Amino acid sequence: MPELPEVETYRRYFEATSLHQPLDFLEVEDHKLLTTDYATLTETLIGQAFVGTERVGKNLFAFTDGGATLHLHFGMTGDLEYYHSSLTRPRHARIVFGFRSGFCLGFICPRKFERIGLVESVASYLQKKKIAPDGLQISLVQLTKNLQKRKALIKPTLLDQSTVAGIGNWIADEVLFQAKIHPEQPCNTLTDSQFLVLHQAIRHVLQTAIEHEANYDFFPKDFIIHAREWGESPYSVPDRHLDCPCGKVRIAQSRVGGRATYFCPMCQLLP
DNA sequence: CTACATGTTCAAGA
DNA sequence: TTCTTGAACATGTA
Repeated sequence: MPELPEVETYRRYFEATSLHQPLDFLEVEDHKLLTTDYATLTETLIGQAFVGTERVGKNLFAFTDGGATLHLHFGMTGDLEYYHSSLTRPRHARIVFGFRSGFCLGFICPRKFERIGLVESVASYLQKKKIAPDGLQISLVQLTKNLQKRKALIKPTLLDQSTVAGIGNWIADEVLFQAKIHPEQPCNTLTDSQFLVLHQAIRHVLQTAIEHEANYDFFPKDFIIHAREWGESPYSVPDRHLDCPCGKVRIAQSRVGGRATYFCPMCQLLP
């Protein structure tokens, strides 16, 4: 799940559950999930409380009252689950933050692609990883600048976190569908009006997804995400995943940049 | 058993 | 340097 809207939903969940409680213990099932060694992590965090969060793209940062900054990345399937220690630990909660209150925050890592570790600061992390401005923050000018200099195809470039942060595979398809741009159009052939529409589509898709707490089933029915075979859509009919909302043609499936890609061959034309 | 998956990173070759 | 492709990571699900 974790693209920008999911991570924003996790961030709000983290803020609502896990602030201002001193950390009592930290359990880590697999040290490969850590980007800071376990000893340093526990020495730093035990006894401290989280006091705030920040999100940039798919990256979540949590700040402690001791001045530490914890970075969390959810990989492909990460999640958070807050629960009382008297209950059984959630499935795949491979890292557990135990608070003195008796409650725990589980970092759910089904596939072990998730990562947690201390960073010096948000700014230094972003710089080191070359993370571009967040999809909800980036200006039209900055987005245009980052895209115009590239000759690669638009879809893989949108997935590149140094172009704009937070866009993953389904959002890239949704944004391009809303903007009526073919996923294989080269970036440097986009017109100014396409950049404008693209910028608006990014905001629209991200804001809509966040409003629905990234619950795909309730996205507007003109979203192409319903073509993906995920979950049940309330708008679905038996062959929902094949029809474009334009009603004229079936959604095409292909591979672009090595990733599964859904688009409408009528609405999204190459120039 | 096989194929595929929402992400990132690295290697190799064009 | 830039871009593309493919593999790797580890596991769950269809």
